[in-house]
Amino acid sequence: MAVSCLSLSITNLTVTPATKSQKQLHTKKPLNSTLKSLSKSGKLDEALHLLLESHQSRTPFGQPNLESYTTLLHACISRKSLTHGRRLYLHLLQSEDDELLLKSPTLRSKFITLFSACGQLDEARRAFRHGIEEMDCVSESVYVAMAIGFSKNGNFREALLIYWEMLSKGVEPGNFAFSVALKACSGIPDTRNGKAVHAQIVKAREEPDQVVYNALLRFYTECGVFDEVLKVFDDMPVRDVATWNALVAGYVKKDQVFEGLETFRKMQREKVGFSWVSLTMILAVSARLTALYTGKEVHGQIVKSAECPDVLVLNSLLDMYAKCGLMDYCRKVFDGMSFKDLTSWNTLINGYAINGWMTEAMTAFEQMSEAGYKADEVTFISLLSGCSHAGMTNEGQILFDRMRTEYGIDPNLEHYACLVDMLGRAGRIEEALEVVKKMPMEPSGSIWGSLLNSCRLHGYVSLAEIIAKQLFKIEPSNPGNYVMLSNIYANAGMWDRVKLVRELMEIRGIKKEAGSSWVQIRDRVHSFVAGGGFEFRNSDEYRKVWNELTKEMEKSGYRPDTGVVLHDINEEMKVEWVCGHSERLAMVFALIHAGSGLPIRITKNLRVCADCHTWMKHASKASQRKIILRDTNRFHHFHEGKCSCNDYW
DNA sequence: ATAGGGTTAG
Repeated sequence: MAVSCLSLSITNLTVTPATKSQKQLHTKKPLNSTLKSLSKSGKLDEALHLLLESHQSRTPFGQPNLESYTTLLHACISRKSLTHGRRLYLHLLQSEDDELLLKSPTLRSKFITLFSACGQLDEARRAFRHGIEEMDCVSESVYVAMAIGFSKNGNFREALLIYWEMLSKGVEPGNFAFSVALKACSGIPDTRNGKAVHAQIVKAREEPDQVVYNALLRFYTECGVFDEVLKVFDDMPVRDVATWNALVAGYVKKDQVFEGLETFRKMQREKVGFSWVSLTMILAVSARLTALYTGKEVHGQIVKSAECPDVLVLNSLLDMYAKCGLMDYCRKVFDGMSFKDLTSWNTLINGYAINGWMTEAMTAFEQMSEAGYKADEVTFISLLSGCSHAGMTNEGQILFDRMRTEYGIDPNLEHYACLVDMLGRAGRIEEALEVVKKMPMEPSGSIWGSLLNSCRLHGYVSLAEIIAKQLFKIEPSNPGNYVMLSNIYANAGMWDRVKLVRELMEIRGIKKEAGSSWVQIRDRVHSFVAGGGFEFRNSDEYRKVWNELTKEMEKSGYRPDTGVVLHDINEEMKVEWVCGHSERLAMVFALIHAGSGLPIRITKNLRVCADCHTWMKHASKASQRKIILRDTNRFHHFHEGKCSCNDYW
């Protein structure tokens, strides 16, 4: 009803002479307020028409003025309507109102904003340059609009150039200019320029505001100068939630996730509060740490909140549950989301895939298309690597082809890596090598690494040597590669070669990264380093649980396989050594401290070794616990002496 | 609407 009334009024206005009702409209609603109400209801066609007609005096209204143009332009920006904006711009250029465009920085800025918001940087640039050379002074706002346009489109270098151009014209930068310049420096990142901007901020007449300070924090985080992050943070007169969030982000970026968590807790203690951004980051941290308890706490905060949570925080909630191995929770949250985006679907699918639930992953993939979302390269990486781990080679190959033909996605290096891994794991190494030969890019270290792993799985020793040669060329100092080769020799009983690899590592000064595992008990994450934790291992409670466990496990047939040990020590010491692997320490600790019967979630910084994998299977049976072990490579759900990976990892 | 934050893979 309301819609038809409005459109009627416009037709009447433009064609027929004024009637009684229009006179009323005229007196009550002059041009600009009519434009405003039309814009508000999204009737841009009619608003534009009215403005152009008024300009030709074909309406009872007067001539459009600056306000008329900005009103309409404002509507174009909010609806990202490029077509209406273009027509308005051309109209201004062609009419005598051209002057308006040159004189009004507001109008010029808004056109720049509109064009760049619609991704039309060339047009934005033209609007920016139009007549600029003849002008004595261009307002800061015009430069800022242009710089923001570039920066929003990821064109940080050009954004910085605009900033410097502004300075060279003698325009004094204010806080708006500072924040966009810093944003550009963070995006590149460009330490030198950013520091220069920092110096200008210090010298500026205007006091830096909250946004500038926070942008500084982000800039120093992005270029890895963490000392400055702390310094700026300490010197700030006022700290808001975004400030604290920036500090958390700084710690996370530095891989100091515990400090990130601690900072978040400090925010609560100091009554700073939190925002969706804070919760999003903490959920991501919880996902990394498999800190289910912390993640659930945050979930509680989300539920308690009066506001409707945004899609990003829910996406990271999905990921947290997925990374903790709780796919039914993940699914429940997903189904309850009133607004989903591509990332939501990708997170769900990836969750199923990393947990080894490929039937569910494929079903979700189908549902995704039905719901009108188009799978992207991330979706396919999850699906392909899931197929690879699940041994679904044929399905994976079909997916790889569908990705190109149905979805028009050119496979990137990661997709090829999945394909190579898939074929290699299935023992089809020749085909895998064929893919490596034919693919359009240089094979990466990870591709040779996955081929080497395939050789390990299938006991191809001589091929492994050839591949290792390639691999060591690309990644000469990655200890994992040497460990893998050594394991291949050990499995084949070639102990002299094992020794050779060990010596090679010594000569090249390569040390195996210390294995560490962690497990969360209530609100605390406990971490263990391989061969460490002596105090704990000497405690009575440890010995008691360890001995009981070992006795049970020996009954069910567990015998240590010491081939995984790289060190040159006697057999007894080797057994001792594998017993000190970090995931076992974490497991015993959890058995002592976690609530009885609860599943145990352990996360490890390396790939789990073959002996620990066997050990965990027996341990799950002996202790009657579900164990969810997440290593760098994938998830292992141990239950009743079996692993979800079917020993295929 | 001339400015700031965060999520998925590898």
